[in-house]
Amino acid sequence: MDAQPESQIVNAVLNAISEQRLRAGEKLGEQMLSELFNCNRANVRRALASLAAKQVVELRPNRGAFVVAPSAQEAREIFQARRAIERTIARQAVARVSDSDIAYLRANIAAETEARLHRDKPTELRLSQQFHMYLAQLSGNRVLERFLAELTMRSTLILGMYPGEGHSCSNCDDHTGIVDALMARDEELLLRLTDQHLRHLEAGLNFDLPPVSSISLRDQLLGQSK
Amino acid sequence: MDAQPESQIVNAVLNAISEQRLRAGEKLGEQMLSELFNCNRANVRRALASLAAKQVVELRPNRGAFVVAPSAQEAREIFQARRAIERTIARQAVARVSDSDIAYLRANIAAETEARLHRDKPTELRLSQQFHMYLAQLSGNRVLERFLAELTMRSTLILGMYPGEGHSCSNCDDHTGIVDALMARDEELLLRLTDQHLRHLEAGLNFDLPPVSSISLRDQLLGQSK
DNA sequence: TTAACAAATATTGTTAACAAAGATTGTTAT
DNA sequence: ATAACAATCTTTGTTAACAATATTTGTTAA
Repeated sequence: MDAQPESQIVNAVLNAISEQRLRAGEKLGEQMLSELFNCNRANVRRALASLAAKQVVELRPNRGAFVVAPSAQEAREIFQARRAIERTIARQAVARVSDSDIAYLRANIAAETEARLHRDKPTELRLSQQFHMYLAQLSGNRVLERFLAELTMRSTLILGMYPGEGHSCSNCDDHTGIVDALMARDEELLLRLTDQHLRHLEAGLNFDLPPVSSISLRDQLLGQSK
Repeated sequence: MDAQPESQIVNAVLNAISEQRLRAGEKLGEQMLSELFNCNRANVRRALASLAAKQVVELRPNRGAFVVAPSAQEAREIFQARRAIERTIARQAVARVSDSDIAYLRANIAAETEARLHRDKPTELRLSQQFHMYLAQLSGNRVLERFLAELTMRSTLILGMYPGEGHSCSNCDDHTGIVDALMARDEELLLRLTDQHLRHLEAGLNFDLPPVSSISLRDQLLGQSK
């Protein structure tokens, strides 16, 4: 295992965000992290700086580190960037995809469907992100892969901040269509479906009303406020 | 002015790379930087971490910080990413460009032409980068703008590592064509020219032979080895 | 009871000293 | 003269103490 405290912290935070255990706006105190990972503050600060560079946390001077809370405008920019990047990723992927890749992707979709049936939102979110990142790996372009990693991470935060109705239902269907197009090597269709899928996600967001109160504490103290 | 030592160092390094005063592979020692900017090493290390996050320097454990030296493969990935991103930027820009923007861009091209006549390579490189970054700002998408800043910075390093014949001659012509298309609001033409321009740049690279020796020292000791 | 102020507490930022690792230089033996 | 080894020096990494800044808590007066 990687015992380096810095990457340990970074990975833990990224995983927590992927599964929405960490929400937008939450504070990441230095002492808390240094105690949690048994390391000194220097390591914690490096980790937080690294996360800040990935645009996942925001460093406010003399205040500390907070999970970023993208505005509606930023959210639109992020999805526009995703369309630009995933378009090129798709074009590369369709030229490189193998049968085993198709099998992996179908298994991923099945697992996500399963998770949705079990109301296991964290797993569902993680698998959906993995679907996109697998295609990014498949593209063979590490630069685009890194960019997309940043964007999917923030997309998850956005989904948590502006939750619309169940876009998750259409998610697996979209993914299925994408894999079908990949298998058929139909580039034109693939690009159209990829673009559409991202627009679906964005359209499902609800930017009205919820100005992000301290939801987590409320829930923890008062139980599920369904 | 921004007296924060950290951003001061970051900007100084980025500017130096933009004008090829700093070349790929060069070492950035902590003591040297802390003396140069009159600050303690903690600030230097934050700055280096920040530059590493921008993929502009590489942090080798127990060795220090070095300006990155992209491989041929990475260079191709970087230009592919640029095509993906600048395509979307161009589409946004054509919808938002104003007359004063056109004027600015034409002035930029004139200045770059002037710099080339004066054999002022640093200025030429900086202006060419500014041209692309101005369009990025024009797009109104800060995410894409940040991504492109990273890519143009590394592109400059790549141009210094794999210098082909004078692609610079075609550079201003390409830019002129792009501005003309912008002014005419001809999106289709604009996208074609933008893509072509980036392919020109990439095609002008020479990946053979020069395995990057310590050129700077040679030149300094033996004079210009023309 | 609420609002404003003050004290106490906790958190972040800075600094310097020390430890560890790497690079360089000098020496010696073949 | 060259190669291997050893000592020295330089550079990076870690740690802890201290200073500066926010936040919280408590008190008092309206």
